[in-house]
Amino acid sequence: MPHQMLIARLRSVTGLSEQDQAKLESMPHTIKRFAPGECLARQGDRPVSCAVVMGGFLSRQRVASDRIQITSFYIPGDIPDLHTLHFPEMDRDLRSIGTSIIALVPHSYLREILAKSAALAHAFWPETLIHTAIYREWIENLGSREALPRLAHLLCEIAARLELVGLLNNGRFHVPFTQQDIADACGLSTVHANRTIQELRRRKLIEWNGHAVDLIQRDRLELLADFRPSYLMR
Amino acid sequence: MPHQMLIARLRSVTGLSEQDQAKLESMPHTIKRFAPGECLARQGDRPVSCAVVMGGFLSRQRVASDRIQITSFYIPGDIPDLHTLHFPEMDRDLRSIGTSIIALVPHSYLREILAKSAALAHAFWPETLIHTAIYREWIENLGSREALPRLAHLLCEIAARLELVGLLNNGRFHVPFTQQDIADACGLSTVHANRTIQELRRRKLIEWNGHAVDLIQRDRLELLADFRPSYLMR
DNA sequence: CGCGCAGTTGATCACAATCAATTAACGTGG
DNA sequence: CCACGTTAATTGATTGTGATCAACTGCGCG
Repeated sequence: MPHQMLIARLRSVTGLSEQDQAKLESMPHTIKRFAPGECLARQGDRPVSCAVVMGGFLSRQRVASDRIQITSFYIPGDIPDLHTLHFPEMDRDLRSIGTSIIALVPHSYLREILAKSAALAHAFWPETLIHTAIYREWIENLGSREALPRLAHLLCEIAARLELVGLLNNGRFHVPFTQQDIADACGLSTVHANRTIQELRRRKLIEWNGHAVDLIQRDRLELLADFRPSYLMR
Repeated sequence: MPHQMLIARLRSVTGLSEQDQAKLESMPHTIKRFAPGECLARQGDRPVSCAVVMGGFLSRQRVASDRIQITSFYIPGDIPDLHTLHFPEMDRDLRSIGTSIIALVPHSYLREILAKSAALAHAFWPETLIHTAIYREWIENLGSREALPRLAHLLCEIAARLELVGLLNNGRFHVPFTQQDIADACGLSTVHANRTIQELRRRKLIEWNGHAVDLIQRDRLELLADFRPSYLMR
């Protein structure tokens, strides 16, 4: 059984029969480990299975001439390529940030159980809708906030998402990100991302040593970022 | 029967029974007209029906203190609030740009037919996935392109989407947008959006008089914008 | 021990925001 | 039919955020 939080989310949808629930529990899958920077899939690939993040972080990204733009991060419990069930081709690279543990579930199995049960289709659909809502927030973040609140918003979002899968400890969490990754997600240069992080530190809103981030004044950080987490829940 | 292109898209999904197809054709709906600037739904609303755009344009947007950020445009054939079937609350305002004609289809009906047929669920799911792909492109657009290619990309996207529903005439199309709307979508000031449009005109890539836009050198515009339309198709 | 990468810092430059006017287009009412 | 108000588009001047270029530091690792 892939990630338990994912299973719990899927099961929480009403209308699932005992059978459906059993199909979720007994989902066939193979576990695979990916090295830092390794690509699970590249733009143009047509994966034959969906990836469930069990541990670690992934990014969806594209190399645009000189810059890299990251369009999303994926954390444990996410299925970054669920849409390939309908649109087989990956539009962007899917890369492991740091080491990650991935459960691969064959398309064939998912297609089969989804075709047989409308309730299961209703359970999986929201998994893509959540990320749609996140994309909308990113558009707002990139289009309307300047560097400081923009970076703050990203941190708040990651913390909130980690919290939902139990990976946040009192405002503290671990990320494999480099400042380059943060810059690529926020559409900033590394230099400016660095300065912005320093400004957050200077204001005593966060601590960030190595791969450990601590939101020491989470409420004030969320205020600065104009962050409201409701979009992450259903 | 709401928008014919939408119906055609939905019907093109394999595995639909005669019954399913009939349910699509005979979808109950009421037609409503919205005035320029009027809101179909506001942030926090819980609509009881889904809106199918029959004519005109909508924007999803949010007033952020001083600025407005538009996160998406909707054109005929789109269902901007299909996700409210799963997440009942609107996260942003849905506004009519110019006058628009909307078909409202009750949630209750959609829920009923989707609950009974897994195939229908598979037909509607991609309607949200297309917009997810569009969001990803917007993130890249806002995060990694500067004003000129950014605005060009938006124009290319709108043209390509209109083309898919037969509303593009030899590179020419009609939009009710003001330059303010374009600016709000691109994360630019009106002044700079204006200058950027003028630069596109100066380079003889577009003509834009009143509400009529003409991509007189579409290929060169797409080159400038680094636009590839594959993300709009399935 | 040295190489390389991540992070930090400083100096300079450019794109785009802001502020401030001006012009054009369009309705409406006198 | 013209005066007026309103909204959209245009232009110029100035300011500032964030990019770029260029060292330099500290640390982990082979």
